[in-house]
Amino acid sequence: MQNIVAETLKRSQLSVTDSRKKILEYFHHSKGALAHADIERLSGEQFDRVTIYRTLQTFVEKGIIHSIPTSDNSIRYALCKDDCAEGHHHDNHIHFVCDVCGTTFCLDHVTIPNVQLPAGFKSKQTDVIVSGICGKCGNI
Amino acid sequence: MQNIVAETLKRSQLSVTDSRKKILEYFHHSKGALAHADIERLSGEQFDRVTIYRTLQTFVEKGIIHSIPTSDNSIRYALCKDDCAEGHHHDNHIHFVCDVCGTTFCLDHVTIPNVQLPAGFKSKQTDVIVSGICGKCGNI
DNA sequence: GTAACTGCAAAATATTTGCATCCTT
DNA sequence: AAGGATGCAAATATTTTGCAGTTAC
Repeated sequence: MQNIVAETLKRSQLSVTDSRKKILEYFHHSKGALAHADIERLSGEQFDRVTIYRTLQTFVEKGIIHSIPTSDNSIRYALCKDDCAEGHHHDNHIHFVCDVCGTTFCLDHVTIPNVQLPAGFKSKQTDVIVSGICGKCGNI
Repeated sequence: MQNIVAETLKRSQLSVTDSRKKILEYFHHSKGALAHADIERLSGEQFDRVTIYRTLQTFVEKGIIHSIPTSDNSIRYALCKDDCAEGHHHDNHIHFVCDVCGTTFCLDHVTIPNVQLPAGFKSKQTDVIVSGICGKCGNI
């Protein structure tokens, strides 16, 4: 894990620091997407609030993570797939938000349906957010 | 317009007040979705910030408008269609955000493609946010 | 007249910025 | 050693809450 994380940082020409390693590890360990508050909680106040803001921003800029739009307006982030280059996200995958446990999943293996747009509209990116009940919560 | 607006408010059992009428009119007049800041600008500081927050919240609760998740994390709102009941939104339509002019459109006439979810996942609502270039900005 | 709504003040929360210090390379 | 990253302080911005006065019904 240490290696993957350090590798990722180096590939993006970022200094390998404690906070960046830890925060990136959280994303690798988490099955769902993380919000700023989640990281604060996970790190146990280990890092400054500001450092978390700046780290997340840097990661987004470098294409390591991407932000997920959610209807409840909390910003969540998740790891990008390998084909995300700096400034060019190709995260046309589907996000599923569970109404019960609040977990946000990236459904990488679900393909995005093609959308028919009105004449003159050009699509660059498509985000699909499905909300409902996830596999775990449905079995309780 | 006055009538439509007042009718809508009455149907939702809300008092017909100046701020509610005006704010609801903005939505009817606007071709795109509106953010809190847009309404503040449109109203020219006519209403208190707090009133706008509360009005938007009330409208969402009553199913008059719905919030649109956007990747840039600004909360936008748009009118619900008639089949939205209190607490039950059926806004499975597509939102298009223009990267150039920033306008958010509700593409009512585009049907949402069906999404294949992993086993055990149950979908309640599907939001599709397409970003790109709208018809107007593409012709400049 | 009464319940609901608004505006003001202020609290709570979230985000950004500047700068001195520390750490990675 | 040098540039970048962090932490702290503080400035801004955003959202929420309480309450008194006002308005719709």
